[in-house]
Amino acid sequence: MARAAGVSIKTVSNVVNDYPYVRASTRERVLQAIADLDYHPNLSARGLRSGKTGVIGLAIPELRQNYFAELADSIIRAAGEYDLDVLIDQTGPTRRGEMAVLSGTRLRRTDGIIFSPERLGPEDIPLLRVAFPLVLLGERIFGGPTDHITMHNVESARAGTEHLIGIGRRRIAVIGADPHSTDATGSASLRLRGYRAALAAAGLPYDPALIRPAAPWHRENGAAAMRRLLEERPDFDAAFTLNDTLGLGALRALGEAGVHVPDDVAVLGFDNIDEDRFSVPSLSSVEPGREQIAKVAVDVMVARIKEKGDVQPPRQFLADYRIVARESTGFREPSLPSDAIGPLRE
Amino acid sequence: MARAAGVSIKTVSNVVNDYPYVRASTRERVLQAIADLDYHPNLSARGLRSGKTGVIGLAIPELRQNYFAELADSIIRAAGEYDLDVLIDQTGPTRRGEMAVLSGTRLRRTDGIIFSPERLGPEDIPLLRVAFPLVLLGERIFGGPTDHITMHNVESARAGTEHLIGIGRRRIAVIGADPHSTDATGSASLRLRGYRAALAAAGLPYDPALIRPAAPWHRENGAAAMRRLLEERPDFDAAFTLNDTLGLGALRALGEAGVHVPDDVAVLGFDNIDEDRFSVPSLSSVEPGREQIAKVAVDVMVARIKEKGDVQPPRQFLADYRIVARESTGFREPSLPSDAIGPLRE
DNA sequence: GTGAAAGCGCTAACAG
DNA sequence: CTGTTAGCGCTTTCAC
Repeated sequence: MARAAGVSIKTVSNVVNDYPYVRASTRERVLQAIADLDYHPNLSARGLRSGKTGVIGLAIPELRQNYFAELADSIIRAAGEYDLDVLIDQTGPTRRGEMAVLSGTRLRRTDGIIFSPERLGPEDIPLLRVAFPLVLLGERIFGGPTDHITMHNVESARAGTEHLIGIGRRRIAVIGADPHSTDATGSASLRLRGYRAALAAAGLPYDPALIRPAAPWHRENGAAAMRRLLEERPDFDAAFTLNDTLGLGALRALGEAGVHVPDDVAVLGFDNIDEDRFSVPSLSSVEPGREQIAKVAVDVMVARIKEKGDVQPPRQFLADYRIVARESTGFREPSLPSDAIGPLRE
Repeated sequence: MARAAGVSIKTVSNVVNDYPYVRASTRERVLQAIADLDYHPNLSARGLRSGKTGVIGLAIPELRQNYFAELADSIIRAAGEYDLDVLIDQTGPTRRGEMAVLSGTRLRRTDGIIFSPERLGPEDIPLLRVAFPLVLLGERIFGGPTDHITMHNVESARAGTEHLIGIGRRRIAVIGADPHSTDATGSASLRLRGYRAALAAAGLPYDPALIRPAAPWHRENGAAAMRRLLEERPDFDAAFTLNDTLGLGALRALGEAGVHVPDDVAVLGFDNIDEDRFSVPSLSSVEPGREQIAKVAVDVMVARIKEKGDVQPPRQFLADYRIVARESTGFREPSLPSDAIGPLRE
């Protein structure tokens, strides 16, 4: 310990913690000793004393889904701004895995958890009353007791559908939603609602036979759904796949079937993952504001961690979205520069 | 604290730590109290006392490179078997970022670091003498003082090249290596060496003009390198891209140019990422044994963390590889089931 | 401005 | 088998 070594005693702590009332010369001396001895404060001890770990948890379904890898990347960068480390928990594709996050048995060494659930729904709101700061991502659970960062699912899906209508498509299939689902809050339902709104506004009929479930939203399921669609009802001229991996799988199936994209069938995805720009053809997509979401999630988390006794009411944020038109809907370049990211609306 | 609550005193610690000499009835009582009170040991306190954090660090260039996301996924799963959490540090594309890992200033709350460097080389061996358990992934640094899990870069690249030769290709381009590089230990150099060995064994000439650098190994750089190749020397019938993202970029460029894969040009990648199965055409690849690598890396790390005074000499492991033939080299199905993963050779 | 002392919750060493 | 005691290294009063 630098105490004896330097010269002074636990003024070290003051210096390390930027306590202002330390004489400049003393501070200087301590800093020098710290450097000389290559001293590093013991973080476990600090954690024990302060009750904080300096780590936030990120609970996502799976890192190998590109969207979540990109989200994790963004969250880690955002957390780094606050000198926070990020512990990643993969909940897997089950409700059980997601409930485990809320039980507090996982991700114990964290000051709070940023959680992107895929299975939990409004019926799980009681579970959200947890003893640690919890920031929810996505839109499965509205009106809960936690902070919540969400996307414009309905509006952006509507805009996406309008993009397809705008290039002359009239029979637009949807892959990734169950037309008979009773779930009203999942991303699938919300995006489907946006789709229907666009159809209605354009005076186009809604045909449930064009709506195809595919879960989880993996490439293989997008490919499988598209194959079935092609077999059963080849009379569609566009597909709105509710995420990009579904869309990439669908492109694959269309390619195998010799269907030309976008001439025969246009395809629009959702998430705007890196890969979209390099598929053949490149995949048009809805950019949901991932960078913003990550940044705001971390900001909100930090505020909650700092919070003393006076607990603020839960807040909700909505990220900006935009449509990125590429070859799969007949364009060559993104319609907007990819760094067009503004502040988040509350 | 459950002490007062239950009935007994710090027998709790014994119970929690599975100390064997506790009467069954006592243990039972304590366990009950723990459950009743929803007691959780304070991990910071335990960490302070034991000197361990229960967390391992994973330092990789970037999570949004699919290979590293999949690697992180595998490492997190493997670490979960030991109840270890994983903290991810993204070093970025710079030497500086990688050196920061070794300086010990990052990833401080961990018991050890699994590190996959991309920039460091043999000249950095002195830096590897660090005060914490360090397990190296990849092959940039041989003969260092740390445990090291590596791939059969030379052999697998040779086998991959032989695969291309086996389907009748004679002028095989390489994307991702600099023919004039003096680096002898990077993945690129090693894989290039395997390529040359295969050429030599088949009596084929080596043409440096077919070897194209592309760094970092991102899709856009694979696409750019392929475009240049097509402009400058269209007389090649195959491309061995030194990772899959380069390969996917190359497929994209070939598609744009109207070159048919595999009839005109066959393409082989490296890493066997999930995406390979869904590109159009699907991408043949070298499977480098990622699952094995992750599992062994964690096993070795755990052994190092447990190690007392008697330090074992550093160990080196080699993962198994295999060629997965898909459409880009004229096949339809993987040549081997993807779960054919054996034990790791030392 | 700086020093002394207490204690965060746990584990380990030692008695009993 | 179980209780007592002493720190792990830090932050935080509270004196001086």
